Amino acid sequence: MIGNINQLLDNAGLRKTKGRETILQLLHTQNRPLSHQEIISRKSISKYDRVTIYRILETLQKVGLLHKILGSDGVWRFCTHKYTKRKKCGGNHIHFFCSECNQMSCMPEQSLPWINPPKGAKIISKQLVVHGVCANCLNF
Amino acid sequence: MIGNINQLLDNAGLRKTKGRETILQLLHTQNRPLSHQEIISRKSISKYDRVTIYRILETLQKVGLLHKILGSDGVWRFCTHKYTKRKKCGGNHIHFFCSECNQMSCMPEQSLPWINPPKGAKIISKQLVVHGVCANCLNF
DNA sequence: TTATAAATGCAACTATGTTGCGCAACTTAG
DNA sequence: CTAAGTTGCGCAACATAGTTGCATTTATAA
Repeated sequence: MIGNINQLLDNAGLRKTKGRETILQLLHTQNRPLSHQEIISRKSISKYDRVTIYRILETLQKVGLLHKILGSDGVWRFCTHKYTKRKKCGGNHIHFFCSECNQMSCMPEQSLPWINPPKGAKIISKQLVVHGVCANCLNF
Repeated sequence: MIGNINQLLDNAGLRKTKGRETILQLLHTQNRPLSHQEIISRKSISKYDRVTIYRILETLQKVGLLHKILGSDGVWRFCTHKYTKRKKCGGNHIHFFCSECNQMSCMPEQSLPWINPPKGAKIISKQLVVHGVCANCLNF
């Protein structure tokens, strides 16, 4: 797995550092978008500087190894693209945000609708965030 | 028009204050979602305290006179519901966010798709924000 | 192994938004 | 009309997410 992740960094033309590996590893196993806060509060990552984490997330996202989604609390969440052949994920799906536990999850079955751009405008990306209360929180 | 707006406040059970009237008036004439910053930089509003504006926006939104949308910059935008009989708007449409001029606009023709909620979850609201570059900014 | 380019750590800063509290203004009961 | 209660406003302080500049360290290529 780590080998796999190192290869990802390599393919992206990025240096392999412990921080990047750990973050990619974490996000990959979590399989849901995590905020900077959620990431840095992990034991394996808390030793790194805040700024370093921000920069790692930005870097990984720029080369396409992560995608990011804005929660209804105004905080960005980061999620790995799946990179197996079977399950490829460009982040191009709907996300659910629970305002009780502040956790975001993916709804990969439902993809985003086609959007007719405003006249003369160029569309770069689109985000559909569904805000509500997750099953866990509904049952306390 | 002002009469109309006063009536709105009245119907909502809110006191009629100059600040609320002015903000409602502004948002109504703009017809696109404005950020706190865009609102307070208007001459007619800049005399009010930051916090007062935040509170007015929150209040108006709670009673349903405004709806709010999060831009791709993490900043909330506020927009009046249309209240004429002909054009009613619950904010239930797609929004476009230009990352050049940071302006948000409504795409009222296109409504949000039906979403199948995650198992056991309760959906409260949904926001589809399309991020790109508007016609104006594309032509410099 | 060493030079260099990139990554990290640290401090300071910016911006959005919130909270607490005193005062002012409006509303309503008498 | 006045007093009392409620609501809104202004100010100061705070909280949190995210950014920038610069010195130091580390990964990589020669």
